[in-house]
Amino acid sequence: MVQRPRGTRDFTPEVMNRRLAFENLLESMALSHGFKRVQTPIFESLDLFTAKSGPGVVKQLYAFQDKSDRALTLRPELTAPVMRMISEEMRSSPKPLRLSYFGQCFRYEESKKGRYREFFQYGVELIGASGPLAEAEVVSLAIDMLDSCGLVDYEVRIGHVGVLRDILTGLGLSEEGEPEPPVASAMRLLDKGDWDGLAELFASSGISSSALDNLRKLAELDGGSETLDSAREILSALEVSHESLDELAELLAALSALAPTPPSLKVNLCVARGLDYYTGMVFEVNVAELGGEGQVLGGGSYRLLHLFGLEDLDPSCGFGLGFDRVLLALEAQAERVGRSEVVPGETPRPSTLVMPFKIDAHAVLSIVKELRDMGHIVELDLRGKNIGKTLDWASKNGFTNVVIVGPQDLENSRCSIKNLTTGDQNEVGLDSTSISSVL
RNA sequence: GCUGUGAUGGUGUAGCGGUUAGCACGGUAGGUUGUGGUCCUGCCAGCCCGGGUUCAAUUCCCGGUCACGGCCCCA
Repeated sequence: MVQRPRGTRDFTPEVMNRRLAFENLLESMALSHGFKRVQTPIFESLDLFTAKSGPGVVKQLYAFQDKSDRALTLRPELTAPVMRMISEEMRSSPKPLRLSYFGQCFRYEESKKGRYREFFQYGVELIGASGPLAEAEVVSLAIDMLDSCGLVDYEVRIGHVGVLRDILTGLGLSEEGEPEPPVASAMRLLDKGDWDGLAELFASSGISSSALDNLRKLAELDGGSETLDSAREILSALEVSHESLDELAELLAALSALAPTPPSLKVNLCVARGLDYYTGMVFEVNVAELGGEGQVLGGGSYRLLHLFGLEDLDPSCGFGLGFDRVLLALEAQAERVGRSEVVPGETPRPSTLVMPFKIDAHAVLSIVKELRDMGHIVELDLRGKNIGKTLDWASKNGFTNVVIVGPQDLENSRCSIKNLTTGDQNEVGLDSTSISSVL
C-alpha cells in the first residue's frame, strides 16, 4: 500500500467543494480591490530563495537537482517568485501593480495540524506604491477577505518596524554584524517577548536599563489608534523621531474608512515579523481557535525588488493568507456556533438526475443536453435500477430533483419530476422548457 | 531539533498470547419488474510496515512509517 507523503493531503470532492468556494470568495474580493491574479512555477531556482532569505533556508526547502544538475527547489512561498516574475515580465508595466496569487507551497518541516509540508497560500502584492494609503489598501483587503468569509474573533495586530528600528539604532545597536546584526537580534527578542534575553543583549552592549523600561512600556500599550499618544510620549523620552508613528496613525485613519471594523484591532509596535526585509508597516492576524498555529495571515511593507534590479519599486506592500489555517478556523468556529455552512456559498446549486426507466435512454439525451444548455446541473442515470433504488441513490448523492421517464410517459410525452427535498411531485410535458420550469 | 500519545475493513469502533477478529455505517447484488431517506438477505472489505520473544503474536518487546498534541521555529 503506497501512501501519501508525510505532510500532504488528498482533497475529496466534498472537501474540494469547500476549498473552491473559499478560493472563489477570496478571488472575487481581491478582484473588487483591483488585484489581478498571476501564477508562477511550482519550482524555481534555489538561488531565488537563498537571495531573499539567506542560505539558512535550504534546510527547510524541498531542494533538488534536475538531470542537468541545476539547483532547484519547490517554492516555499510566493512573494519571491512574484517579484522575480515582475522583473522578468512586467518591468515596463505601468505602476503601481496590484497582483494576487494562489497556490501550493512546500516546506520541509514537521507536519502538524494547521501546518503541512504542502500548504496553500493566497496572497497579494501592491507593487510600486508605498506609504500609509497604499498600506491601508492592502490591510483593508485582508480584513475584507476575513470578514466576508465569516471569520469571527480574530485579532489584527499592526505595527511598524520603523519605530523599533529607530529606537534600537538610536540606542546605539548596529545594523551590521555576524552572524546576526544586534538590531535584528533585538527585534527578534521583542517579537517573542523575551525580556530577559533583551536585557542581556542591552547589558552586553552597554545600554542603560531605562531604555529597556521604556521599551517595555511601549510593548504594554494595548489598544487601537488611541494608544498612539502614549507611544509618542515614550518615543520622546527615547529621543526618537515620530515620523513612523505619524505614518501609522494615517494608515489607521484610512483603514477605519476603507474596511469593516475587525473584531479586534491592536497597535503593537513589537510586531517584527521575524524577517528583515520588512521596512515599514507590518501586520498579522491571529485566531485563538488554532492554538499554537494561530497566525492565519501576515504581511507588511518590504524591500525586495532591489534584489531584482528594481530599486525604484521599493518599498512595496503585501500579505500572505494561510488558506488551510483560515479554513481550519472557519470549521472550528462553525462547529462552535452550530453554523452549517462553513464557507459562505459552499452549498451546491440544485441538481437534477434524469432517469430513463425501462425505456431506451437515447429518447431523453437531447433533453439532458438542452437542460444543461439552460444552465441546470444535470446527470443522466447510468445504473438502470428500479425507481425506489434510484431515488435512494439520488438522495444520497445530493440531487434536488429526479426526472422520471417511463414507457407510459414516453407514450404520452409526459414525465414525472420528484423534488427530493420537499417530496413534491409534478407531472409535466416531456420537453426541456416544461421540465426547466419546475426544477 | 526535542518530546508525549496513538494506529483493527472506506469511516467509526469491540476484542484477545491460540477467535471462522465482532458490531454499526458504507459499497454492491437481490427480496419488490413505476416512487426513496423503512425492513430483510447475500456479498465486498481490516489487525500500518520490518525485526525480536514464544510451540503460537493482531495482542508482548524493539525499530520504522503515519497521525495527533507540547516545546523550538516559522506561515
